Amino acid sequence: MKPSVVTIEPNGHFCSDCGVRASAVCSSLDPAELGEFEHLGRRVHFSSGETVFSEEDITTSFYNVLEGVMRLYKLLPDGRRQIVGFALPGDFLGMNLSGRHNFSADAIGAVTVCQFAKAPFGRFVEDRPQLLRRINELAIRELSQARDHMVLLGRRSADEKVAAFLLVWRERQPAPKGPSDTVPLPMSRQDIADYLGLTIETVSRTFTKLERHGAIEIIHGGISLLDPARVEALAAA
Amino acid sequence: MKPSVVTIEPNGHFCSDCGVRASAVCSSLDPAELGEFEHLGRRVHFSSGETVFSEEDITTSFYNVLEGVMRLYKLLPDGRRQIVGFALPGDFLGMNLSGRHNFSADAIGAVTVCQFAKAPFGRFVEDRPQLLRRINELAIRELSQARDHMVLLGRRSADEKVAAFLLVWRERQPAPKGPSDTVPLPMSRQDIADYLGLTIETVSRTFTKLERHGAIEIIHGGISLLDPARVEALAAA
DNA sequence: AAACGCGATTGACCCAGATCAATTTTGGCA
DNA sequence: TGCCAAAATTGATCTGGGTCAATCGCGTTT
Repeated sequence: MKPSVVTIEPNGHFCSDCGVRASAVCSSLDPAELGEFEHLGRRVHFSSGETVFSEEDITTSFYNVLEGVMRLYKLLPDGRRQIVGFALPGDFLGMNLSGRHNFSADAIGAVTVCQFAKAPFGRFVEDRPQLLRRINELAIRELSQARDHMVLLGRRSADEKVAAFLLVWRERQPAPKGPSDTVPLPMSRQDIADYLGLTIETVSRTFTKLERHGAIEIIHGGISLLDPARVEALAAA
Repeated sequence: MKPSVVTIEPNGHFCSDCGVRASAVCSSLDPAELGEFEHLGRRVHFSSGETVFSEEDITTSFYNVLEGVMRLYKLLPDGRRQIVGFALPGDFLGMNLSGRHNFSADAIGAVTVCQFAKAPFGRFVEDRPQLLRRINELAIRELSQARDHMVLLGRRSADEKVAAFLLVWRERQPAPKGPSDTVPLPMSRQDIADYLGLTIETVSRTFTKLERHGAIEIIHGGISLLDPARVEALAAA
């Protein structure tokens, strides 16, 4: 799953009609600043399974996710993997203090990112405190999510983990028309297991059990919540 | 363990000779700014077991830890607890997006904090981007620690968790004279268990096992690393 | 349409760590 | 100094989820 071919579009795109304009870091910029900002980033496409950056790589760029889903993970020397999060459109990646990425990121399905070279981006932020504040907000949101996930990893049962995962994931989906009870799951069972601190077999068995009990239906590419209240009760427990 | 008596010192202290001056948020302020800053915070003492703030409380203050250790934790409805971190001098607490604390914090032993009312502090940060940058740095450091901890919670065995905990905790101690092999543990076994996602019995048994193997010695108020290399090997695994 | 490959599911069994239950040790405090 | 309560340790037993091993389902290739 190493990157093979990467498509770069030097320009031809405008921040003003970018899909994440309202939610990403750039939401802190006014139209005038946006014009300048536009020159800093370039759209880059990754196809399914490609690695955008790896843990321990020197950080040369920051990334703004525009389209698709990415898995963010850390590996132990013996190959055990923990997925520390999934990145969705609007998420901002690459901030660190060490000068190196502290996790790896790869594309789940096709992904488009807006890539910024570290130095010019740093200079741009320098005299734009609102942008810095926006970056800080995103970091604080991530931190809160990270703490929630620690509770899940350290103190919840397999059933609770899976149920909570479905609900959190549903919540993160852009609501097309009301809160849908269909939860698309673009990632593999292995990804879900590595996110929840379980094995693939336990994830599969838990889905099957929930389906037998009538709480969910396993559909192609996702899960349908037949009885959301039941799933919520399981997750809260 | 609810707060009973809290000692407040209206002033009589100066930022310039504060113990965390060099490492905390205030390290980003020059001497002139420090004079102003001094009026914003007040020193507050908490004694062992007192709660500084609780999850879901409306955030009215930020806190800069000056002395002592705090446990930061979240509770599930049924009482299960996950400690999401320990706060040491120099740590900054209270940032959030929701307006409410997203975890609880209480003192382990005597604690001194520098407390800032939210609004005045917010105004002060407003026109001081270096302070905002410093706050952001601390948040990013926390985030990195949180991700490391997710790996520990989701993918490491009990032995690895305990060994890694000892090493990380040793690393966080202020080195008085060279890296000491004595690790002070001011928190209870229950705290350690709730931090590592284990039970108190497993933590106790693991310590005993490490001691029998000659890797550590259990001493009053902490652990002595008799064979640090052995402990490191266990933690890396 | 047969053969392939790969992710997902299912079954049988096992074990690390939880649970339940005593002690033992420690730290105030009268 | 002795007493009490809380914390820590230790032992016996149990079990949720891991491990190992087929098998299934399904989209691709030829």
